Amino acid sequence: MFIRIDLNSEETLYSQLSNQIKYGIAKGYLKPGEDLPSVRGLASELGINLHTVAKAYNRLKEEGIININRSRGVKVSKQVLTNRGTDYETILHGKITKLVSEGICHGIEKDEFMQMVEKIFDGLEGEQK
Amino acid sequence: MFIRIDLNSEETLYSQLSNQIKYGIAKGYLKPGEDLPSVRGLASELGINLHTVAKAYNRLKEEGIININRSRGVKVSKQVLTNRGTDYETILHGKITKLVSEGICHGIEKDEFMQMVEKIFDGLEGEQK
DNA sequence: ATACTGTTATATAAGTAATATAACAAGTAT
DNA sequence: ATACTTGTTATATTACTTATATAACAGTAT
Repeated sequence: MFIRIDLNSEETLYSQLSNQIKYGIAKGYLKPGEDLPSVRGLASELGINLHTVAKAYNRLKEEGIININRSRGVKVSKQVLTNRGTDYETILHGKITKLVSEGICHGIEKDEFMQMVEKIFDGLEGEQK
Repeated sequence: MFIRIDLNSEETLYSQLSNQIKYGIAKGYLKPGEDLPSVRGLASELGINLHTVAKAYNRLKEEGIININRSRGVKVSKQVLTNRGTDYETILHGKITKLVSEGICHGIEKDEFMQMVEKIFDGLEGEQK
C-alpha cells in the first residue's frame, strides 16, 4: 500500500486515509473496480484501529468513490473518474473559493495559482488508464 | 459586516469566521490596514462568544493576515495581498493536490477545473484596489 | 475615572477522534 | 459442516476540541 499515516498531523487519521485513497485513485495507483484492503488488514498494516479505517471507507462510500459489501469487501467504484455526484460542482466551487481567497491573502497571483493547478493535474491525470 | 455564520454547518464557527474574513479581503470588502470589529463587538453582532471570535482572529494573525494589538484593536495586515509567508506555496500545493484528486475522483476534468478557478479569481481579484 | 481594547484564567457541557473488546451476520474456502 | 473472512453493530473509555459563560487583568485612549 502507498498510504502513509502521520500520527502527529493536525489532520485526523480517517481524513488522511480517505484523502490519500482519493489521491491514489487520481494518480492511478488504484483502478476503478479494484479491491481495497479489508478494514482489519489495512488497520493492522498501518498500526491503527479498524474502526478508524471503517470510518474513512464509509466517508468515501458516501461520496460514491468506493463500494462496500458486507462479505465481498471493498472496491473502488467502477464509475469513479467518470460519474459525478449531482451537486458536486457546488461543493467544489465552495472549496475552490476558500482556497483562492486564502491564496490571494497570501499574495498568490492568478497565473501562479493556475500554473500550480495545471502542473498538479498533469502530474496526476497522465498516469491513470 | 458581510459575515454570515451557519450554526448547523459541519465547519466550526471559528473556521467559518476566518474563512469569510479571508474571502472579504480577497473580494475587497476589507482593505489592507482597515480596522476589524473588536472581539466583543463582532461576537455580539453574530450572537456568538467572544472567545470564538478571538480564536478566529488568532488563526488569521498566525497566518500573517491580520495584526492584533492589545489596546489598539485588530487591523487587516498592510502587507496582505503582497507579502507571502515563506512556505505558503508548499501548503497551497498540498491543498490543491487534495482538491484536484477529489475532483478527478468525481469526474471533473482539467479544463472544467481550470475554468472554475479562473472564474472565481476574476470574481474576486477585480474588486480590490 | 470611565470605557474601550485583547488576554488570561477557570469552569462546564457537548461533541469528536481514536482506541479496545466482543459479538453478529453473510458470504467463501477447505 | 467447520473454519475463516468480510463489514457492521454495540459498549466503553480516554483524550481532545468546540463553544459557552464569568470574571478579572493590563494597557490605552477620552
